[in-house]
Formats: sequence, C-alpha cells, structure tokens
Amino acid sequence: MDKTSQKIIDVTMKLIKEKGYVATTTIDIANGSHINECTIFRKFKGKKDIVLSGMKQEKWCANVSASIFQDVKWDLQLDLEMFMRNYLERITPDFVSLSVGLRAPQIYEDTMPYIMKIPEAFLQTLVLYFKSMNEKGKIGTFDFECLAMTIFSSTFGFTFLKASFGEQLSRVKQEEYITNSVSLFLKGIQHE
Amino acid sequence: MDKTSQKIIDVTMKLIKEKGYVATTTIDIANGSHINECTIFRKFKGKKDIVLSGMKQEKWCANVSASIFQDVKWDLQLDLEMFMRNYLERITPDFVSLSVGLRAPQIYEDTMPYIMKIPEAFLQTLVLYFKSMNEKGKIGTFDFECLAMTIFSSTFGFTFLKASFGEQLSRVKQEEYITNSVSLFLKGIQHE
DNA sequence: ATATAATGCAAGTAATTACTTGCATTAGGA
DNA sequence: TCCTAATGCAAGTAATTACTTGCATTATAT
Repeated sequence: MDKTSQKIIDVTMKLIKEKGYVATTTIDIANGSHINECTIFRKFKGKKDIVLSGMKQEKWCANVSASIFQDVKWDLQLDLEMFMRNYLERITPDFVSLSVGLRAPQIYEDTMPYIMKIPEAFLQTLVLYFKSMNEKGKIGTFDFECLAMTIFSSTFGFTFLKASFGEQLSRVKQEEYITNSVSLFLKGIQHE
Repeated sequence: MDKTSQKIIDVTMKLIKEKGYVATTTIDIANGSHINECTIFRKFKGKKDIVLSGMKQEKWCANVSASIFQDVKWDLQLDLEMFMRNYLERITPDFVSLSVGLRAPQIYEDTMPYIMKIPEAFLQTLVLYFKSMNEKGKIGTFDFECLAMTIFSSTFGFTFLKASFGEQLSRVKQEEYITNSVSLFLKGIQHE
C-alpha cells in the first residue's frame, strides 16, 4: 500500500468516526489529507472502495486478530478482568463511533461482516475459555454460549453506552465497572 | 396534531428506521405518505423539524414514560426477569434501528437527549428498585449504580447485538438469555 | 539527464436534494 | 351554497456531491 492511498484511507476513517459515512464527502477527504480530490479517484474506484480497503486493514479492525486472551492465568477473576479490560482498551469510544458511522445503508451490507468480526472474536474466545475452565474442573457446567453472551453483552453495552452518552448517562468509571461486574459474575459462576 | 402531519411523521420515522436520517429524502417521505412534497414543508419547517416533532411523541419513545416496573413483586428473580422482558419487548430491533438512524451528525445534537431518555429511565428505575430491596432487607449493600449499569448494559448489549447482527452472531434466544443471565445475576447478588 | 509514473490544478458534469412558489383543485364548516 | 383552509400539481432554484478529464508539474528511478 503506497503512502498516498494509506493517507486517504486513514483520513477517510477518521472522518467517518466524526461524521459518519454519508456526511463524509470526498472533498472533506481531499482537504483533510492534502491530497487532490481527483487523485483519490485515481487510487480508488470510488468512495465506497476507500472504506472497504480500510476495513481490510488490521489497524482499522482493532487488531482483533492479535490474541485476545494473551495471558490467561486460568483464574476466573483475573482472566475475566483481563478480558474486559482488553475489550475496553481496544474498542475505544472512537472505535464505536466508527462502527456506527459505518452503518449507512449504502455500505452496511458490505461493512457488516467486518464490523461483526470483533464481537464474534471476543464471544468465541470467551466460550472457548469457559469450556477449558470447565474441563480443568475450575467451573461448573453451564450453557457457555449464553454465559459468554451475558458477559460480552454487558462489556459491549457499557462501551457503547459510554461512547454514546458519556458521563451524562452514568458516572460509573471503567475500572469501577470492571471490578464490580466481574465480582458479580464471579459469584454467579462459582456459586456453590 | 392533524392527520396529515401525523402521517408525515410516521412515514418519516419508518423510513429512518430503514435507511437512516441522511438517506431518507423528502421525496421518499412524500411518496411513502402519498402526501405532496410541498405540503410537507407547509406543515413543517424542514426535514429536521419532522424528526424532532416525532421524537416528542410517546409513540416514538417506546412509551417509556409508562411505568416500567408495573408489577413489582419484590422478588429478585421475578422482578429482574420482568425488567429484562419489559425492555426487550419495548426496545425492538426496529427501535434500535431507529436510534441508530437518528445518529446523523446533522441532528444528533438535537435527538440525543430524546434517545438517552430510554436508557436513563431504565437505569434509574433499576437503581431505585435495588435501593428499595436493600431497605426491605432482601439484598445486601452494593454500589447500586454500578450494579444497575451491569445489568442494564447486558440487557442493552444483547438487544443491540441482536438487532445489528441477528442470528449470525449468536443463536442464543431471548427467553433463554433472560433466564440464564438473571440466574447468574441472582446468584451473584444473593451470594451468601 | 531523461523517461516514466504520480500528483496537482482547474474546470466541468450529471445527479441528487432540501426547499420554494404560483396557481388550481378539493373538502369541510357555517 | 359559499367561503376558507388544506392540499395537489408543476416547475423551478440553489446547493451539494461523487466522479471525470485534459493538461501542467513534480518526483523517482535508472
């Protein structure tokens, strides 16, 4: 990927975060990148093509392919906290804005699979983790799909709500949230 | 509200659900409502005005003003299940699409307070409920804001993920989710 | 140094879109 | 029945926007 194309992609993604796909014009991209508008169309087939090229890059996919559970300790509390912290660090409010900005009907069909990769990866990782923990005899038998969905939904939900409404909706801080909710899940899972 | 204006609002909101605010044109609204385009501008100051008028109507705010905890039984399991069911029934995928469609930067500043009313109402209700339960001696002392945030986030997260990715992300069904996650929270809260 | 490729510049095009206007038609109430 | 308000119709406007083209200029590699 040449420097010019990369710059175009980066600026485009940044603008989509801020204004959404439809409101991001090719002139905006040209101005923001200090690259002439016609050059943009020499490098890409069209506006949509820029976005799709961007979505294929790890950089714009929150590096999810990198192992999510890097340091599994096989300790439920530590691991769940690590999992949530991991998600909350990667999926910043910026990133949530991007995924919302990408929901324009003109492109959603194409971007959806990419956007879904992130929740998919986290969910699957959680399910596998629980199964392993079960095999190790460290937790009982549950509907692991459902358990993972609950924990992931609460992580995702918190991120999304914070990104959308900030302090106005709830003053609960990230670390406070991680500690308290993991403690709740922990007791729920390890109950007798 | 005269019939014509109401029809315009209803069609507009329906279209925003489907295509988002920016992609919904005034011609679309005219065609969809069988009302002439210029009549739309006689009734409303502009496109934005239609949406804002719609947001002020209970109909388009999921009737949140109606008491959320209608039949509190002061039984943690029953009440939490009722709470989640209540949310999942009111905040349909349709409704999630609407709130996403309303995130266009041209109107988000104005629509945000209305959109936020729903999570706000549910969150506050939960906090109050937990405090009452605590006073009744039925649950211990927690950081109730945080507890409510966890439970609401998981409810919201599930709804949003389902609305966005459907069966493709997870095959966990609504009722299954309610039962399992409430059971998890229950054990977490009532632990010893 | 020179050939080639990349980029800038300026102008333009065709389509779309929110919004307007003048006039004709319809509908409802007194 | 008649007056008035609501609505339709047709045409138009000004702005925006994705995308194009021809030509000049700059950078790069050999």
